[in-house]
Amino acid sequence: MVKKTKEEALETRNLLLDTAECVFNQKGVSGTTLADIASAAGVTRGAIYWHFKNKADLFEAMCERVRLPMETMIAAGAEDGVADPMGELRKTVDYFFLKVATDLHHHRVFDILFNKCEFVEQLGPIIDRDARVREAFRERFERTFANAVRLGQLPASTNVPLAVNAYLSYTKGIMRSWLLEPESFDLHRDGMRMMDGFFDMLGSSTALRD
Amino acid sequence: MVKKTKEEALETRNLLLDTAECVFNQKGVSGTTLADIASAAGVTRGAIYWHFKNKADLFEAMCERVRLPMETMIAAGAEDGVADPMGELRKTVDYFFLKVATDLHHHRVFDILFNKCEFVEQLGPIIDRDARVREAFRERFERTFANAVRLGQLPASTNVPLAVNAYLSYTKGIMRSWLLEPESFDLHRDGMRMMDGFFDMLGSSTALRD
DNA sequence: TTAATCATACATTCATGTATGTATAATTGA
DNA sequence: TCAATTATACATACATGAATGTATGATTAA
Repeated sequence: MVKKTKEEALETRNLLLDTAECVFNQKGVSGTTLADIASAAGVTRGAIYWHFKNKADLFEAMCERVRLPMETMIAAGAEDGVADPMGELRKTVDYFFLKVATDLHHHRVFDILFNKCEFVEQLGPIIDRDARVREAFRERFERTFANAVRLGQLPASTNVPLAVNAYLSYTKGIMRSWLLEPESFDLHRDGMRMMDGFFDMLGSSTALRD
Repeated sequence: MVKKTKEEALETRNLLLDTAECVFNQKGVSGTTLADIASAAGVTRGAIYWHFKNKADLFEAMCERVRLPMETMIAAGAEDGVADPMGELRKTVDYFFLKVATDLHHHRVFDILFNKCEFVEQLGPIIDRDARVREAFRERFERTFANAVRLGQLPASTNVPLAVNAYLSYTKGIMRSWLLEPESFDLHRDGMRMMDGFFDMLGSSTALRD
């Protein structure tokens, strides 16, 4: 075929990433071959091997497209959230739910990460990366919850680590439920109602206090 | 090799299922070959192909060993739970958490189902089965929540379908969090504290009411 | 002229499924 | 009861297809 201009090459790269999202979603990560993606994208495996080292590299690049905006959002929230920690926690889930519900890329990639790939050592760097991100999130939220306690937004006896675990479990649980059955409820509207119930609980129930 | 007696044959079958749990857990379902399982069990693929049709059949049998006790427990709870619906809901999670936290088979299999396998059409009957089970659970819990409202255990304006989604999302979220990081909290003790917070919330917060 | 952007062709590995072999438990018949 | 037969419970060997990675070719932007 003809040689493409740099812009066209970048287009095919994005096309490959878009196509990978769809095919991974349909057949699972380990269930799809590079030939599947290539044919679905209307190219050959040569194109894939030019832009990416292998399937793992392609998968990582696909994740990166949605991970970066997420992490920058988190980093941004950490700055201006000190005055209103609980408000920041609410904003964070709100952003996540809205993003996944409205942006197809986020929808597909999170669906893949939650339900269409196997979290085993084989993924290597993905797992490590994910573990580090989880740890960073946990630390970040621990500080936020601690700030909320300090500012009187939460009861002084709140068990912060437990509350963080509950917060993470609930948000991910809602996310995963919706990804498995998007028709069963509205992620943004109903999901935030659930989270508001959670935030109410932190103030009223003694279950997560020492 | 020698021909085994019927009992010995059943032992190797169970050995294969046990080994499959471990290997699937380490390398993921699609990442493990039947040769992996065979060598880990100290037999050859011939043994596997004698007891099971193929990998999917082995996987299904492995799931069945934990699914059956679960479903009978659910069915039993449906009988004597009509007098105290909320108590039944609590008992159900309590049983789940305790079982997964203490029984290695349940721990491994749920870990596989949650994190180490791809929920795509390829699994075929597993997916269908799971969808039917989910639907049955949802109906069951919808009735239970409705009973709780009728008996005055929950506010009359409670949005039952939303509450059910919240209940399912929370329990599964807690389960999954713990399976990913078993050291981060105690599934039974802390998990039930989280759920108690949830039950408190249903009575105090207006977030899940109409 | 060179190097980028793929398509094409080829070699290799690897998992699967099946066919066959084998030794013995289980069963049958007298 | 005891050989003779049969079916069981695997191990071994083989054929097949499929996915991967690489090497090479072709065309044209730079």
